[in-house]
Parts: sequence; C-alpha cells; structure tokens
Amino acid sequence: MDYDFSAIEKKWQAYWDAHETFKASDDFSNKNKLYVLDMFPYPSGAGLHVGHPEGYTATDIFCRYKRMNGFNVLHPMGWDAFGLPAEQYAIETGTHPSVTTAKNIATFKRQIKSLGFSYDWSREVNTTDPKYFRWTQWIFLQLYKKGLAYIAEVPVNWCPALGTVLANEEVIDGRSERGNHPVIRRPMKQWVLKITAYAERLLADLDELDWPEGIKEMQRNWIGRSEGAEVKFRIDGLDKTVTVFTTRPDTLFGATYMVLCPEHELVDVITTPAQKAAVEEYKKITASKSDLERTGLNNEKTGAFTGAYAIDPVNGNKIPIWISDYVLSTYGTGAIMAVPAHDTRDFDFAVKFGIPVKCIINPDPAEAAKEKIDCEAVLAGKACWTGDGVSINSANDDGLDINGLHVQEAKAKTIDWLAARGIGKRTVNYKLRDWLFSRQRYWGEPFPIIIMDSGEIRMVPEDQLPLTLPELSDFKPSGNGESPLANAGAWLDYVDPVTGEHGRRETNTMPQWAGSCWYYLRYIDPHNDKCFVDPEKEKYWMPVDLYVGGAEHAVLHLLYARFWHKVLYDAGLVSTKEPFHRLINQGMILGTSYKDKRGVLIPTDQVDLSGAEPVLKATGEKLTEFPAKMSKSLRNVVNPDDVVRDYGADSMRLYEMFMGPLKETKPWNTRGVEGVFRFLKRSWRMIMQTPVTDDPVPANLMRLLHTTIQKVTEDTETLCFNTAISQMMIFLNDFGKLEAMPREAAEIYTRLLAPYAPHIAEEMWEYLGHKDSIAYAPWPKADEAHMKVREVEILVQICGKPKARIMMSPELSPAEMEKVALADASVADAVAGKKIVKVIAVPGRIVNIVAK
RNA sequence: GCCCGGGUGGUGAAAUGGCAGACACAUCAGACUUAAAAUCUGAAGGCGAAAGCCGUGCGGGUUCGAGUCCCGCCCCGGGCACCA
Repeated sequence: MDYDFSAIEKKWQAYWDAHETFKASDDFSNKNKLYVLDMFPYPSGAGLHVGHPEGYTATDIFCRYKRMNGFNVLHPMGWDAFGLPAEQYAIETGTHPSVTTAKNIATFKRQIKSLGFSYDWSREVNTTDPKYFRWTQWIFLQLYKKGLAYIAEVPVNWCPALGTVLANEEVIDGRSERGNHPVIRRPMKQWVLKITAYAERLLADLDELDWPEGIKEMQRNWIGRSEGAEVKFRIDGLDKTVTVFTTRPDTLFGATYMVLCPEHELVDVITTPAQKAAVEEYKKITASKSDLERTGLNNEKTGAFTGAYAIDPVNGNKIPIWISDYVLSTYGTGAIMAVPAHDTRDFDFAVKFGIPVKCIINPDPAEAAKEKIDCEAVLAGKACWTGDGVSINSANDDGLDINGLHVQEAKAKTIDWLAARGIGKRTVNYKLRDWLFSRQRYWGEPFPIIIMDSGEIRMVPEDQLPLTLPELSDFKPSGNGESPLANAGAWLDYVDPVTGEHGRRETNTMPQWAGSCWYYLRYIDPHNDKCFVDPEKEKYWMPVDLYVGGAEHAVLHLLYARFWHKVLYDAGLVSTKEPFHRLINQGMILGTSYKDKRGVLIPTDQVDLSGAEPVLKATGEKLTEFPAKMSKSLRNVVNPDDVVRDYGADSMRLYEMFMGPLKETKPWNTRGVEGVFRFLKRSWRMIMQTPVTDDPVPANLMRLLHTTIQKVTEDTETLCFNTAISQMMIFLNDFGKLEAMPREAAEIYTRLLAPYAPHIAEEMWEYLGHKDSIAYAPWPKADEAHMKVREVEILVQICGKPKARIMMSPELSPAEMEKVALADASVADAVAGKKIVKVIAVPGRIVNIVAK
C-alpha cells in the first residue's frame, strides 16, 4: 500500500476525537504539569493563513514530545472573536456579527483540526460567548472596585467618516486603517484603566521572565521609566509657581527659558496683555493639528512668548516663559525648564527664537571626540552637548556648588539642595499612559455599568452577569460619537427596583484586548459557572510554561494581560505574579512575489513562470523574485487547505518546521513542501514496505541510531525543529537502504517522528503491532555506550594548514595525540629541520603544530 | 535620531573558537521506462587543466586557529519616536 496521507490523516483525527486522546482532564495529576499555549486567533473571514500553523505546529510538537516523556500537558485552543471586521461586515450586509463569527470559527476549527494538532477541544473558549464574557465583565468590576477603572475626558482618535473612535493601533499615519479616512484628536469621556499604577512592577518583573530580549526591551521602552526631579519655579510678579520635570537637575544653572505645553492651565493666567493675541493664535493652530503634524518627522520648532518670566531657583535668573507644542501635556508636568546648551530640542528652539545658550557643562573630551562634537563650540554656546562632563559656572551664594562634578554627582547634589529648601524632589516619570478602554462599537463586551441620571455610576450586580448585547438590526455608529448601543431602545433603560430612580446603561463596549487579557486562565477551568477559575486548578496549572505567538503583540496584548494578571494576583485570585513564564515569537512567513526593474512588486497572477526566469506576462520584462509579506493584492497568499489537500497535514507541519529556525522570518516555497513530502514517502517505504526483522540493528548503524535519538531529543527540547528533522533525514538516508528493517530501529524511528508527523507515525505504530496510540508511547532513550567511536579522523595542521588526517581514539590525551601526529611520516617530513614552537591538540578534534 | 534583530552557495539553511556550506530545494549527469511522471544513483561554493588559490557584508584587532570573540563602519528587517 502506498502512502495515502489523506486516508491516514482522516483515520487518525477521527481516532483522536473518539478516544479523547489529548484531553488533559486530570487537573491534579502527580505527573509534571506542562501548560503550553498558543496565541488564540481572531477568526477572520479569510480563514487560516500559513502563519497560524507555524506557531501551532511548534507548540504541538513540543506537547506531543512532552506527553511521550510523561508530562501532564494542557494544550488548549480558542477564539478571540470580538472585533471590527465582523462589525463592518454587519454594517454592510446586515448579517449579525454573531452569525459571521460562528461561521468563521467553524472554518478555523475545521482547518486547525485538519492539521492534526493535539488540542484538548473540551476546553475551547470563545470570547464572544456570554458564558465567557460574563467573567470578563466580572474582572472589569473588580478593577472598578479597586479604583483601577475610571471615566475621564481624554483625547481620542475620532474618525468622522466612520463615526467612531479608533484605537491607536487602528490609526496609521493619521488615517483610519479601514477606509483610509482622516482621524482627528478630540477629547471625549471614556473609560480608562489605570495601568500606570502598575508601571513599576510591570517593568521590574520583566527581569524574571524567559522572554526574547527584544520584546522585553520593547516593553521597557514603552513603559519608559525615567528618573529625575520636579522643580518649582516662581513666576515673576505673580503668586504662582510652575513645576517642571527634568532628568537633568544638574543643568539648572544653564536654564535660559521655560516652556509650557499650550494646554497648560497656567498659560491664560500668566500671559501678558501684549502677548495675548500671539498666544491665542498659537494655541488655536496647535489644537487644529493632527498628532502626525504635531509629532511627526518635521521637527521644526514653533512657539509663542507669554510675556511672563520665571525665577530660576538656583541663581535667581529671570527666564522668559514660552509655550510650544514640543512640550507634551501628557508627560511629566507639561512644563519644562529649557537648557539649550545641553538638550538638542531646546537648542533648536533657542536658535530659532534667538534665546541665549549658556554652557554649564564642560564636555568629556574623549566622549566629545567620539561624537564628533567640538568642545570649543559647546563652551561658546554654538553647539549642544548632552553627554557627560563636569559642571562649570554652577554655584550660588546659598551653599550649592557643583562645579567640577560629573553629571551623576551633580544631579544628586542639586536635588538634595532643592529638597532641603522644599523647592524640588526626586521623582520618577513613565511614558506609559493609562489604557483607553472603551470603544464606540457594537461587537464587544458591554460594560456592566449603569450611569444614573444623577450622574452616579453603578455596577451591574455580579449575580446578574453576563450583561448580554442587545439585538440590533442596525449596527451603524450613531454618528455623534456614541456607540451603536445608543440605538438599543429598551436595553438602555434602567430603573432602580427600590427607589425608582432612572439610569442609562453604558453604551460603550470594551476593546478587543479585553477578552484576551485572561483567556489563558479560563482554559484551566472553562465550564465553571461559580467563578472565573477554580483556585486549586489555577494553582496546579499556572503559570503558562510556554507561550508562542507573533511579535506584533509585544506591547499590546502582552502588556495588557500582564497588567490584569497582576491585579488578579493582588486580589488573591491567582497564584503567580506573571502569567507567561516563557515566550517565543515565531517569525513571519513571507510569500513569493516578483519585482520589476524599478522595484515595483508585481501581483503573482501577472507573472509568467513557464520559462527559466520569471517574466511579466504583458511585456515579457524580466522580473526578480523577492520575498514579501503575503497579501491579497499581491495574490501570493498560500492557503493551508491547498497544501493539506496536495501533500497532507504531516508534510505541511514538517515543511513549516524544516524551513528554518522558529523565530526567523522565512519565505514560503512550495518546492520545499515537496521535499519533505518525499521524505515522508521514503519513511513510509522504510517502515511499511520493507520486511521487518527481529535481527539486531547492524553494528555499523548502532551509532547512527543512538546519535539520532540524542540529536532529535536535544533539538526538540530546545525547539530547534529544523535540525531535528535534518537528523531524521540523515537516519533515513542510511537505514532506508537496508533490505530488512530491524524492529528496534523501526520502533525508535517511528516514535521520534511521532511529534512531527503524528498521522503517519500512528499508522506505522499500528502496523508495527501496537494497539494503543503512539501519543503516550515512551520517548526513546539514547545509550551513550553506542555513541562512542573507537577511532575518529583527526586533522593534523602545520601552522593552520591541513597536512594529514590520522585515525586515532578520541580518548587520547593531547600529549598522546601529539606523539601520534609527529610519528606520522608526512608530518615528520613537513616539520623536518624546523623548530616546533608549540603544539595544540584538542581531543577528538584537531592537532595544530606551530613550527618555524 | 534612539532601541532591538539580521547579513554564510543559485535558494531555505547548518556549524560547544577547531576541516565552512550538514540537511534540503533548484540544477546537471546517469539508471529504470516506448515515453513522461514517479523513483533510485551520483556530481556540485568560486576561480583553475591540475597543484593550488580565494571564500561567511566591509575595514582593523585578539588567537596556534575566527562565520563564531573585541573595536570601527556599511546594508537590510522590525519597533519607538519632540517623553524634558
């Protein structure tokens, strides 16, 4: 019988389903537990793309391998199903998002199942299921009760054309991701989560995590901790002070002006009548600017003088107060002291507006040379120096003298001086902002909140959750900034059963990220209707041991989920500080595309591939192959269904793992699938179409057998799947030539292959006489004794040039190796008459003779 | 501008400081076949008839020995971006 992958794969998928082979029902087993998680997908209408199975295959191999090694494995899958596409589709067609979502989930599930992943489907979750989002709402109430959720008037991305607010991630270069409509900043009342309260811990606990350094670094940058000081400046002639935040208190002596953000509350108070018109005009211009215009690449400084002056607390200097949009209202205190000599932005501004530049740091000459900065120019106020150096001209008559000190010491001394006089203190600032948590959408979790006519905010009682979405026929946003839920009629109204007071339900919904903030906890206890997760089960399974997904969630989902988890931890509801112990980002899979001479990408269907070189069908122009992100417009999207149909799930899995290291970006190449398909066909022939013998494995192959066990074990353990597969190919290249296949080798090979190509392995295992699934067959152990070799070829070099190859035992000491090497005729010949300076011998590897 | 990755044959890639290119894809040659497909066997980094020489983005350095370590650049991918 030939390798009929289609029949085999159907057979074993049905078997696994019927036998619930991968059900991790034992929540308290004394086996070692292992929780392996995939980032659950948004079930889009387009179906699975080849990027999904990459991560899923990796985790599946690891889980199957660990089960064979006796671990109790939790490996679940679910659906992150709230989201804009289903809602947009509803607006266009009137189809209820729940209908679209159910259909898409069915497609995704069929596709995922067709790849033979060993998920415990009894634990499937769906964020749009009221039984699930009941607990999303419940967790929100816990946040609210702790004061971590509040309503605030905040600037949001408002898209007039779509009639809705958009998340930052839905705005690309100042336009909406969908429809490409302009987006403006506008203040609106929104729900906000106080993630900033956890900034310090979100930062500190990163150190404990086994995550890619890049992702950790991205989170650190996003949180953006900076240490500095708040310093109070008096305003000349007014009984007012302005507090500024600075990371460089050591440069206070060099402040030559101050800048407030245009929105600063003191602007109107301090502006002099003469400057009023100019300031008003500038405020108007800033307000009308989009974020892109304000913060974009065009760093040309703008601003207006308020006419007021501040008093520098260290030297009593009167410095002019300006307003400028390079100072942000949302960071620090919205006000800065400007030290143009030692801050590039301040320098640009000062140059543009003719403000003096006062150098108070003598640059470190070595550092300045490295940065190609001219120290003389800095001292003359003609250039800006932001690096280290020693303070100059920095002393006053009131006991502060930092002259001669380096930046770090000067900072500390200045802060102490300020603190002693009550005009400054050490502070820490974060770039991280509180999380804008409401959306004007239909297809999301409704807030379990009622806003009473009196303005009082009430929670929906926990025993009345879930608060389900109202049925609507029109999903269009109201257009006035309110969610489609504002059209929900009776659903909106609330009457207090006791007092008769009237209220209205919150019409916003939660963002897509809400459901994914805690789904990994629900898998542990998915059907519990008493609490979101049983604490005992949580203790057993958490934390997630391995989490695999794309890097695009580096600072979104992965930060949000850590935040929620810490809130739950503080409430005593979960037992670990962090949810995801180890994280791996799988690399993107690129598609094949073609570029013409000018570098324009050509859609695949316009390319003629029949010749030796790809050419443009229309003109015959030669094209070059170029890997690019798969996209509909380039028509280079590979559909996993096609691959499974043509080559089978096992080939699909194997190919995606054989392409290269999991973390790397790799281009898809259908020819490569044929390569692994051939490998599987040859494996089939070796096991199924070669007589099986009970004779021992030929002595000359024992070493290969055991090094293969060792290499595949090591590489599977460390997720180096590509090299594990190579090793199996090497095994096959030799064992595949045998006239009869020794049973021992056949059984070992089948088990090594099982995590990678589970369907074919099950079929082979059954053929070899086993009644039970291979899923729990014990993983083979390599025997050191069989891996030893009596002799290896040792390269003998003379001054680094290969001279001879001599067989010797790898056990020989360096001295013995040297003796053997020098005894060799060609070596002796080569060193004759020369003086041996040094001999380096590395057992099992090399002998290098340095001779003159 | 700043912060992460990364640059190795025609292609995907491999290589605890120890013979660069394992394993594959594509290519070429051969076998089987009426033929093709499939399959099998073999060749193959570049230059060279060969001996040999040159080869891991570029330039230096450390070392008996560098793809691997150090210093300085260049290029590509990703993230952040007026954060005081």
